[in-house]
Amino acid sequence: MARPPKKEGKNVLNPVVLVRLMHYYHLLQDRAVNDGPEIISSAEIADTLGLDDTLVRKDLAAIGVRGRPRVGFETPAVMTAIRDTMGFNDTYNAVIIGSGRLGGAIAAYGGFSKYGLRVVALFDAETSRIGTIHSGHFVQSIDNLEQLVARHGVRLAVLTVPVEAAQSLADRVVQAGIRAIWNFAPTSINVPEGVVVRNEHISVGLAALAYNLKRQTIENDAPAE
Amino acid sequence: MARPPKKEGKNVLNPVVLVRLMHYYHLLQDRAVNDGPEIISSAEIADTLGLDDTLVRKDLAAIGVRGRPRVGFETPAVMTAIRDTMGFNDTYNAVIIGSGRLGGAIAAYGGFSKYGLRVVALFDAETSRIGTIHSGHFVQSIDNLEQLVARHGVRLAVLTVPVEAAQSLADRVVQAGIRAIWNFAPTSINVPEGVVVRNEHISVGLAALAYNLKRQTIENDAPAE
DNA sequence: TAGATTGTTAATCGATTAACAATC
DNA sequence: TAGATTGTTAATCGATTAACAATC
Repeated sequence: MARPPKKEGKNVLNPVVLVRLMHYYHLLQDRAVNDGPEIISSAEIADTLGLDDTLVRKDLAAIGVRGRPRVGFETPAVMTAIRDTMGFNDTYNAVIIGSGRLGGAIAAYGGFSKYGLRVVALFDAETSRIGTIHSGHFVQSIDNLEQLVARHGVRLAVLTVPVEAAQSLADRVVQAGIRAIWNFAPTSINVPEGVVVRNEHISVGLAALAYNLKRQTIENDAPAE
Repeated sequence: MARPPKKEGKNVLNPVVLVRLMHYYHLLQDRAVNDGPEIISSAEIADTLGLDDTLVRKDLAAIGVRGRPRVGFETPAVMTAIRDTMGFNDTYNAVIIGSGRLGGAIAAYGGFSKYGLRVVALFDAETSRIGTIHSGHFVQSIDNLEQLVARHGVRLAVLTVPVEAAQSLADRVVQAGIRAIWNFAPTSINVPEGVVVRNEHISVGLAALAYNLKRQTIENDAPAE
């Protein structure tokens, strides 16, 4: 019987793998910037990042990159595969909702385009902020949201609004047709099936730090070995 | 022979467990705010968060909380245990380095004190920013860093500076005696052994979103089932 | 008591690592 | 060729889940 065609790198990658791929990507980017060699071995990547070399090869195999035995991996090929996998070559339009300090900081970040994201508008409900300019974007009234989302085919909304407003605005952007939300309000928002949401709880990072600070203290208090 | 004393909750918790504990904590906080009952079963926590109830009991056992068979867990006891485990009851002094939009947004966030963090100063190298006020903090010259760190026993530095400055400032704060760094510059910084560092790469969240946006597109293109 | 829920041991699952043949 | 590195199968490890006795 005919064997099913082997689609390499087509299965869903789990988030942990995605994070590692980003680390590989940044490492290779650094090398490229510093005119490093265009060949790298899995062992070199692994050593730099404190991983096992087999794991690196597995990850790269999962996104369809083949190395050359006795040689290694071609860094441009690896970077291209990561970009393709992640979708950095596709451009998605995004809007930022909330033009406070955080929204402004995010609007000012110039790095989004490298990852395929284009910020097309900045919204606020606060009349006093409407018409001001942040990093080249006029702050618009939230009333224009639906129209602009439809016109530009906006796929992603970045929420940088107060906690109280986060859920209702999330509902509104979903209603407007947006299918991905990047939530920076310190609350978890609920969305219907099929909508991607990423909650950037600042408390998660904080918790990890507080826990480790506490452990540092305990270790210092413990009798010296 | 005497059995060794069982120290519950004294072993190191892995980051995944810490994140789950924060979810439990926020869930219980919501209940408390809404005058919910003071007893909760592991099954109720698990169902709300989409987890297995055994996992919840294991996590709580790991931080030394005991439930009552046939009844459940007392929410105040659980919250206290999480707070104790995380170190939210200990207060650590922190400084923010970089008074741009992001530094300002973080300085303005009022939620840190709930987690035991107290921002005692905001620094900048840019002369034009020194002397301005952000959320009650004078922006000070970075020249004052060492003195202030020593005087206030500062444990944590939040880095909200440009990529180019991040590593050298990290070195400087470590030299000044700080043992934890929360880095918001989009680069990984290296620190000596014993120093806690948490890199908040915006690209990690972005990558996850970009990947999922791409998959949404692929699924829509796929033949309907 | 009966029965709901915990606490804990055993089983499962998935991810990581080890071993090693294939390869250029 | 010899040998370095990949690709892949098998083993290990750790985390999660299932099963169930203990408990109030």
